Amino acid sequence: MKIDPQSPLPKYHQLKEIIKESSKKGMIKPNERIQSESELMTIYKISRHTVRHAMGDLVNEGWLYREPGIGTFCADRLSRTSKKTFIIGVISVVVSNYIFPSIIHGIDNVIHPKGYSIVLGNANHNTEKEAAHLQDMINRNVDGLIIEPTRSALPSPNIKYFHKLREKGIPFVMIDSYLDELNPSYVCVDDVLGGYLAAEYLLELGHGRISIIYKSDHLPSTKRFQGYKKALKKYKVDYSEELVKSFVLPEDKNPASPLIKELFKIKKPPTAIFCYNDQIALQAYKAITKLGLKIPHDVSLVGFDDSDLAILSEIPLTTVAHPKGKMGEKAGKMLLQLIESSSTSQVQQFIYKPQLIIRDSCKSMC
Amino acid sequence: MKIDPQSPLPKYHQLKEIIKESSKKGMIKPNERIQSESELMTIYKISRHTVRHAMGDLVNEGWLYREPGIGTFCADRLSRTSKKTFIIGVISVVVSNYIFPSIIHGIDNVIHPKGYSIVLGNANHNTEKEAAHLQDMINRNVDGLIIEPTRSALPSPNIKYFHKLREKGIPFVMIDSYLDELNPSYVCVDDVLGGYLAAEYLLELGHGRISIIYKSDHLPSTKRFQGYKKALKKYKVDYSEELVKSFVLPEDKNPASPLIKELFKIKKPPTAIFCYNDQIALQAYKAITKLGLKIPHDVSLVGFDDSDLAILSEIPLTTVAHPKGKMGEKAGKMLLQLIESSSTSQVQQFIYKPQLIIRDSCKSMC
DNA sequence: ATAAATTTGTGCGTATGTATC
DNA sequence: GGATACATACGCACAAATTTA
Repeated sequence: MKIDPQSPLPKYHQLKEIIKESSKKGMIKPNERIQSESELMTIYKISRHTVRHAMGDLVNEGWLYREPGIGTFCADRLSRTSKKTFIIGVISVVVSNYIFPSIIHGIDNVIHPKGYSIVLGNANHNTEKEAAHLQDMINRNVDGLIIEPTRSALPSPNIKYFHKLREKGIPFVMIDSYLDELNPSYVCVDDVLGGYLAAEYLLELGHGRISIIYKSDHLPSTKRFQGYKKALKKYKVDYSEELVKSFVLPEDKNPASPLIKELFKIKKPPTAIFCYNDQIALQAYKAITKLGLKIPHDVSLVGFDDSDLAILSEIPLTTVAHPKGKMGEKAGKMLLQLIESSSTSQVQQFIYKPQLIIRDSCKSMC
Repeated sequence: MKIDPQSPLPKYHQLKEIIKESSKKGMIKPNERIQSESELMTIYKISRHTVRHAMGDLVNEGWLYREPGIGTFCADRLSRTSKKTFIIGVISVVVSNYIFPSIIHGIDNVIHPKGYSIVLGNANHNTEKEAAHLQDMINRNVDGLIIEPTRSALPSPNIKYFHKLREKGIPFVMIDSYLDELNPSYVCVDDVLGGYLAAEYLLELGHGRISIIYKSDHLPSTKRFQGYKKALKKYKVDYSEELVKSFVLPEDKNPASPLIKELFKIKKPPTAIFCYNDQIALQAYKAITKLGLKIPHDVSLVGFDDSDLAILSEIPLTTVAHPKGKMGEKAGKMLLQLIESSSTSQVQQFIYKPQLIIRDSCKSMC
């Protein structure tokens, strides 16, 4: 292993990783002396200052200890593991959202038996609040973090906090959505496929004018939109801008209602609508019935997530299954593995294949 | 204060002490910017490197944090000034319940600005799990606890944990429900009144056979039942056992469906049904429509809580308002007061007066 | 026992990069 | 773009602790 001066990672950081790796892999054992500062200087062709920076950090993080006049030694594992707080941070966009409580439930199911507890952070659609919670989690020395990133379809202003987490060796798992540039561990649904399945189903039923309502700052939502476009292309149905509606408002402000009104003002209104989640689908449902139209007779409707809402509505909603609790459990398990392996570099990614759940909100046009 | 080059203590060590002292004495406050590195260089006539050495140590020890391009700041909490953990435990019956997420949201709104975070515990309708979480919260040294007690209508096997909390001086607030024998601080709804209002409304509409579905191990639910009986008595309507249905299953198992079937098998079925919450009301709604009956034409329906479900359902549900988020905020404020006053004996109790919200799920019989 | 060599600790000077305002 | 503040990195010197010749 060598140090690359061209790497975006600072040299001292690279050296830290090299030492940590050789400690993890047992190449250097507890209380064994490692190379002296001057040896490391010549081996890696870096200055004494840089060597000391790296080693100083590792001493603070409990990987090494120094003895003046003698050398630097590998610390035993205990000094590291005993620093655990047994707290796992969970930051979500809206804790009171209809889906996230189930995810939290799933996470708790997995981590509580292992002695961990959840510290909750609620970003509330606000990247600044998200930043505050991230800093807070770092200050609290959480053992790991599960986060549903806020406004994931836009460039995140909070990237630096994730770098901080990595520097500190705090593993994190993104859930439901992820920031690609970080190449993080994550658990997600194949949203493109989900959107495709929903649109394909409507196309197979003979619908030619299929509308979509999605949230433009939400990555899964935009992926569902991609899937929708993919299906239209496959079935050679024209893509029409006027049938595509998006919003950025939080769901609890009922963004669907005005969009539905717009959709039914156009000359050839849609015969089917795909909503990126069930909450919006039910808002659409209400707005559509207010216009005097009936579901599925006049308009077919497909949601996403298979939430409780989908079953509780008057006409059970055709929707796409979301693993919810299972996804929480998976993220919890993944994080526990990352914590226990204490390897910062490891990346795990898991993508659920969604399934269409056919109920009664769609009609065949044939 | 100055740095003495003759001192046996290293300069960086002296600077650390100076900064720590001014932090302890409150001369620099949390999140306040301290002098820049170059300022400290000139003030104390030491090199940049020495300043960075001192400040780097203090960052590692949790006294300071740095923001590139902005400055170095005094860290809050995480230390020395007190033994506070700035963690508030929240234990609920079901975190994924439709109401509790809003309550958590409300709690978070109040406590997060004060630097506290929520550690979540999910009892999942299980008193043993509740016990495990209570012990866990005690072990974690939470600064306070907010709890929705599980199976609150039954004698609690977990009383001893609340005594432990009191012994340890950890204040707690019960929410939505409470264990009377403890004479605890709590925030609740006047459930008897709520049940009374719901039943009174149906009675005023001319209904003579009013059924109730409630959860028998849940204190608020049984109080709503009491209010129902009170109203019947007041209006001199006979109380009929066959119209009263209760269950203990968690709501997500759809306990309402079989009960509705039973209700409509009896000779004179009810013309109105009061369900102790909206979730059950919507399950009832579905079961009723499955029987070929229409709401409100054939059966009137009243729920409780005014959840999102009440508005999203096909026929907007008449229900009783529950403060939800506001209640969470109130409980948070109350707990913060108890923490700050650090008086164990103080008891605060707050009872919201519920209001009936009339929508379209009830019909007048007159 | 002493001196020399090694190793870590403290400290200064300088330069360049990057983030923020 | 310029000023400011922190981040990384190189070089040098000397001190203190320890080991070894």
